[in-house]
Amino acid sequence: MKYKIKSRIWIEADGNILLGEGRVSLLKAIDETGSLSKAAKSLGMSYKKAWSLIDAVNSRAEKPVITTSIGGKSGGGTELTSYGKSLVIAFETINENCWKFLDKEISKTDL
Amino acid sequence: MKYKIKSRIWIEADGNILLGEGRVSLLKAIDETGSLSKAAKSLGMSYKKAWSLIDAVNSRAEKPVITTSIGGKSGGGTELTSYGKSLVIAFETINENCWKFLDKEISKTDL
DNA sequence: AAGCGTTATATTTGTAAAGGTATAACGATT
DNA sequence: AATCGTTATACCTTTACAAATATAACGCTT
Repeated sequence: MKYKIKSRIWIEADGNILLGEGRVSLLKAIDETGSLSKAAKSLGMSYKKAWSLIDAVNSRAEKPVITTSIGGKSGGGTELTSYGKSLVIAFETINENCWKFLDKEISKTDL
Repeated sequence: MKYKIKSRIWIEADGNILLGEGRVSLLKAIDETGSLSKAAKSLGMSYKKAWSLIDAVNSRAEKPVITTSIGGKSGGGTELTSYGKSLVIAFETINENCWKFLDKEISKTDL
């Protein structure tokens, strides 16, 4: 088999993208670092881009995905809500299942 | 369920994209019209873009996907080979199966 | 040999997306 | 009240991609 099959999935809410691979990895980085700026840095992404991605996610999700605080001892921070965590887990498991499914599908063909 | 799950699949050969949705619909239009320029026009796509897409497909596929002729009574033309047809069919059936699979997957969650 | 519609390709132009920079606000700590 | 690291947002620049334009070659047909 010379050919490989690839895929990208995403979740939409009212026609707008809610979650894709990039946003999920950003949410995961937020969960690990407790900060949007640190998360962005860890992914080599500008803070601005990270912020606009998170803004889109938060404005379209049914429930808050993150909580933010400004000021304070550490300057502030961003944390993933438990709802956000469940979104991340659902996305990643479906994504992995999709890959397996597609590999099976293409192995059925005679390409 | 407020959320919808979407996907795009594509087939790669040695890390390069061989076939995606856009290329498949172009191949189908070629099969219907017998001409690359007519196919491009029917899809509202510039000839140049259509040609470069087809060029990429043809240079990466294991076997020729189209045959072209220049000059002649109708000016020339482009036709889909039977191998090209089998590629199109394989892609479309896998794509539809993928959509169904994903709908099932997301309905399992409690998002 | 002139004309036609097509394939094939280079060059330029225009536009939308991404990126960089700057700045304000915030609140605990010192 | 000055400092610090963070969130939040505006503005400008750059860059990558799409689109438009131009041109050549080809081979039936007339």
